[in-house]
Amino acid sequence: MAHPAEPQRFTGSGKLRPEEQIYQEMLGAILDRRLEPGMKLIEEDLAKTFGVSRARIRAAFLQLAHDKLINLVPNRGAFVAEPTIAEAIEVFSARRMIEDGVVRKVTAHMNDDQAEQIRAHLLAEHKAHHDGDHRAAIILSGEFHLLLARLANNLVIEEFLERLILRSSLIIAMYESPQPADCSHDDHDELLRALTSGNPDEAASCMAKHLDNIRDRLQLQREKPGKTDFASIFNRHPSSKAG
Amino acid sequence: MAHPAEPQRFTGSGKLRPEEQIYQEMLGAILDRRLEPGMKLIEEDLAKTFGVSRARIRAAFLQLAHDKLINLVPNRGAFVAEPTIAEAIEVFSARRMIEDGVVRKVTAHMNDDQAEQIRAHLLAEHKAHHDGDHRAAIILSGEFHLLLARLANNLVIEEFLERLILRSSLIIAMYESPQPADCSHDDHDELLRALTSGNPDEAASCMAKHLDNIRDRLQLQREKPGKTDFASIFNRHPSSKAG
DNA sequence: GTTATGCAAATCGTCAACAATTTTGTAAAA
DNA sequence: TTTTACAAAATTGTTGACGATTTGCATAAC
Repeated sequence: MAHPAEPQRFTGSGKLRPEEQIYQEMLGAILDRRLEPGMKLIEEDLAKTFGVSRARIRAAFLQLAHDKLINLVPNRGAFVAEPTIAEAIEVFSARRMIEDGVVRKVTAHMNDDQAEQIRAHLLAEHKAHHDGDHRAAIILSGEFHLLLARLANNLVIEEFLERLILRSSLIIAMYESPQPADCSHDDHDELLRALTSGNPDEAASCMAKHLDNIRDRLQLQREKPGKTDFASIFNRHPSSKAG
Repeated sequence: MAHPAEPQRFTGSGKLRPEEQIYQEMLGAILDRRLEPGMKLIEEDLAKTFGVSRARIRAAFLQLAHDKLINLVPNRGAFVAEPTIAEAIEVFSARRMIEDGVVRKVTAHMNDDQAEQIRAHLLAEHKAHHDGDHRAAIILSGEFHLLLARLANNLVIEEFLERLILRSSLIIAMYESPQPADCSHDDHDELLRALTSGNPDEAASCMAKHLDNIRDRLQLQREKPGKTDFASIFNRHPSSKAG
């Protein structure tokens, strides 16, 4: 029950393939930081762990690489992605662009049933927060945005935003401040108000502020040392010869 | 020289893998309609054609499926995608959303060098149109939008839009009107004017109109019968027994 | 004449072994 | 002591073969 609200993942024409299982497992491990950024993913070890052949692992790698959650280096192997600061900024900038359009569309077509769906989701978010279930709160927080995309009634946008939200989760896990300060759910409450106000401009600016909040709460001042913390090593051990 | 301006494709961390070759070949064939929508893609045949093993073909399939250019059906195989009307509409709707943000950003930060890049591209477009090179015109037309995305200076958006433009190309190839009426380059001229006007709203509405133009020029009235034209069969041959 | 059943061909799914590459470790030479 | 060269180990890349599933066809039953 580590993932109380794991989204169903589909590929292509909407079939749920057995290899999705492995994709999901690895996805969860990366997002939970059981697999740390920069960590090497050895095909054979994973194959033995999951009790499948390397070919299956390889296919899962291709998916994860496509979502930018791992890096594939020819003849070197697969590594858990270490999103840079620049990447993090671009992801949130992209989300601002996309979700601006999403909330405008949703606001324009909002009806009672949709508002109720959002309210129900917010209830779940508040519960997770109240229970102190940080992991669930992060997942539900992402799914809030995904719900909005779904209400915008455009599968293309929905799928793209899903990947972007996954990527955001990795970024957040990597750069989050020591103190949670997880006030996302408050932003989401305000967002609901704006969405039901019938004013697209207000909803859009509300979403923009929300995304900026998330980004600004991150510690994007300096690069985080990954598992291979070359940067910090280079800073602390300047070459005595070259210097 | 069938593809005068084929874009470089990268995956993951930016390496150009040999299997990209195969991806590109198949991509070109699909976009040129040498591979028709609905056509079955047999792994072994393709493997022999390209002189590689099935595993390589399989990896290329995964990529193409991710871009929604083919459909992967378990235990059945791979088929060239047959985008439905609903899908086509959603793709252009998504592009309206994304490119709205793109042109606003580009307009706000436009400088002389960027304007010059656009002008140079338009020159190439006009030349292709003047030479009657329809295929080149379509490719360049797509790359115009990609150039704008690049000028927006956001890799995330750029990559997403690239996929969306590829998908649009398939849709256009599938649903285009008999008479070319390829006045895209005129729209692009106007777009340049709007982009350099310094007025983001004007640029955005110009882009919206342009995308609507493309969509409206398509024949999206009824489903095209693909290779497997179930829809038309079901409409034309109602069961004499059940009736 | 139509429907049902079973067989054969084709194709996909999976795997385990082999080859190529990279990395690591060791030792010799400057 | 540092650098270089070489060998061994680990890991990825690739292939061909085997089993499972689906499809098409022929035959038989109704």
